[in-house]
Amino acid sequence: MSLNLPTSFIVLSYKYKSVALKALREAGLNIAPMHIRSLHTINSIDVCTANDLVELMDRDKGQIARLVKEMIEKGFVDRVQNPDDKRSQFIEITAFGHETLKQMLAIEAKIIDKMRDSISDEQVQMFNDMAFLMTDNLKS
Amino acid sequence: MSLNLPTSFIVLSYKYKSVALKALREAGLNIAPMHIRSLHTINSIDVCTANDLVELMDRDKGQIARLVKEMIEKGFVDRVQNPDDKRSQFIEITAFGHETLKQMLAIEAKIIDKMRDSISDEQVQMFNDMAFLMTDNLKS
DNA sequence: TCGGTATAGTTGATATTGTCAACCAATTGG
DNA sequence: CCAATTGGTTGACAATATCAACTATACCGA
Repeated sequence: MSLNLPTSFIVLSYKYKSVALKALREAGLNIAPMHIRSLHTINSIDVCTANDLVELMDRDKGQIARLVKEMIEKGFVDRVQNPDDKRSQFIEITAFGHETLKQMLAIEAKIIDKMRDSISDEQVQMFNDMAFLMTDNLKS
Repeated sequence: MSLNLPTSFIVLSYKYKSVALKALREAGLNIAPMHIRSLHTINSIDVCTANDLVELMDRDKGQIARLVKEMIEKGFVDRVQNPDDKRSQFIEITAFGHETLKQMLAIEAKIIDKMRDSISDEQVQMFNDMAFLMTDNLKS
């Protein structure tokens, strides 16, 4: 039983990603999956450096460097100097980025609603908590 | 609250994949992530066609066609004629594929154990059920 | 049984994402 | 002050994903 654990959430995440991407495309939002994920991640914390993205998204730093560059080109984010460390910069969401994010959230909310059909708030909460706990258990 | 739902399982699946891949590499198993996933999927059902993989893994059929070809080249699987339909073939795991799968399962079991530390069987069961239910809700 | 449509799979072309290592500049800790 | 670490960039390349065109077989209704 325990062995099909990874299957369950991996299949779910593939499915969710494809459904969400399709909905975003249909709504006219042309944004790469990783840019979507990055925007959410940047938005989830106060201040965000490239290194924060590396850790929160568990991706290679080279990949993140390029991702940030692309997102700047697309106008989603900007870089501002980190006064405390000349090596790093803060990645900030632009007005356009916020607008895009807002549209994304609205579309995603509908999908999430559909996804959690017949599942109670308490259960969703538990599911989330467990997912975060399991992620944490995998660290170190 | 509901909005961070996708985050929770997506982050978990990225984390799980990277941890599992690293463990497999350290154990000397050199197998691509998608081949791992395919082997598990093929193994999870009696008879498996390319189309079953397309549906179960929610991937493009072109991608699956190439994946199967690569897996045959690596010796993990073979193709045998489907007597009921000349268009399709059954994808069967070879002895080598089964041996690899066995090793994979042993390594993954350890990671899963670690991941579900402090989480009861009932909770894991619930988590799985919810994940499958949510995946299902996303269909149609 | 013929013809149209759907299904299973392959292939080409291309985009996106991921990995690994070398590298530079700034920071930190003795 | 110097060695080691950290934050980030870049090159080269591998793995995955997407989309459309195409072949062959199967299915279904008139």
